[in-house]
Amino acid sequence: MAPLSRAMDHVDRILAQWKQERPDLDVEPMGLLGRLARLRTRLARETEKALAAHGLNAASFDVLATLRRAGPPYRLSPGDLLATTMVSSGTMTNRLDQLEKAGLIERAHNPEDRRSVIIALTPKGFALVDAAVTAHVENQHRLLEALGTDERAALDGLLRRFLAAFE
Amino acid sequence: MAPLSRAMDHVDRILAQWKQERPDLDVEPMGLLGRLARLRTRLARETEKALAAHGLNAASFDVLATLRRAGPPYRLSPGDLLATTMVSSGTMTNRLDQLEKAGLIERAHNPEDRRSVIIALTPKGFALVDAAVTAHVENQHRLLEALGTDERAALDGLLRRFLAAFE
DNA sequence: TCATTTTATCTTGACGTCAAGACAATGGCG
DNA sequence: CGCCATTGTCTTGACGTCAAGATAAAATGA
Repeated sequence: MAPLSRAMDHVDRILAQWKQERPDLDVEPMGLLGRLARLRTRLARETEKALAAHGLNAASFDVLATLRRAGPPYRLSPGDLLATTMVSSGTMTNRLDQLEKAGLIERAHNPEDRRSVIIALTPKGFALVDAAVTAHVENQHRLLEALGTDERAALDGLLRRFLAAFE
Repeated sequence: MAPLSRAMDHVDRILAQWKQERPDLDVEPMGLLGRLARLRTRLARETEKALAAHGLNAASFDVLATLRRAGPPYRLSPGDLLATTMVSSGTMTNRLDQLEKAGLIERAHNPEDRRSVIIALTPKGFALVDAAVTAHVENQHRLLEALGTDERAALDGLLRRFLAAFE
């Protein structure tokens, strides 16, 4: 049952319905997993909003940010980018096409391996991602305001343990 | 810095890169939010796999499950369904079209309001969602095996508090 | 009553994503 | 040396989603 000291939330109502309709099921895990999914949707939408102010979406930002934080000379292969972004190769090609059209990255041949391509941040891309990440991090601070310092540390630790089971 | 007692994970490496390249930024929140997003992606993919065994995806399951747990007579309007599923009206229309084609729901006119439609679970839809939810909940138990009872309770509590800030 | 606003649903067009496979270059190995 | 498996990237076709707007019915209120 939901803790008495807290108000019933949207997920609690779902659980209560299942308990009524399917009392044979132990739906306890659904609470945690449902809140995680819902929260992630909310947070993703807030993030998209913050990045849109810089003309970016989360997909484009992810690529530019990966190149930026890799450090000089701000060049990686599509394969390198794939390894850190959890998307398919087709998705990455599509993202790179857009960024190239926008003049934020350039594709160059890799002289050491003709199958491979080198993705390089342009000066324009560098300036944009540097401004965007500043705003993005500020927005992330805002999103976490609801939690206290101890809560953030506890939550981060639990998420870390949970995530470790999958990576 | 990352706790000494734990191995560096994917997100830690991203944070370390930012600290090197943009020491002016306080990227602490990025750790928690990054793990939440990554975890959610992993969990969503596992969930899709479990539901695929019943010929459903998470989108279809959400609709059928909402109708099922609402209790007899297993009928709701598209508007009711919208209120619990965090998708746009166009998305809901699309989901209902598919489910109707598959014979899992039926659309009926609402005699009390001709603008409105009544979505009803068919016997076939009822049987399918009842089997699917059993497997789905089993799968959710499996996904949470990585955490102990106390950890689950602590994580759920923190997610609840965090989510409350947005709903 | 009748014009106006609101409500409920659907339509349209654009995106971002994925899985599967195509293609070309490379590396191993007999 | 030459065949074959592997690697790196891109292409294709299908989905699921959204925002914006279209439609039609119902509620409001002058």
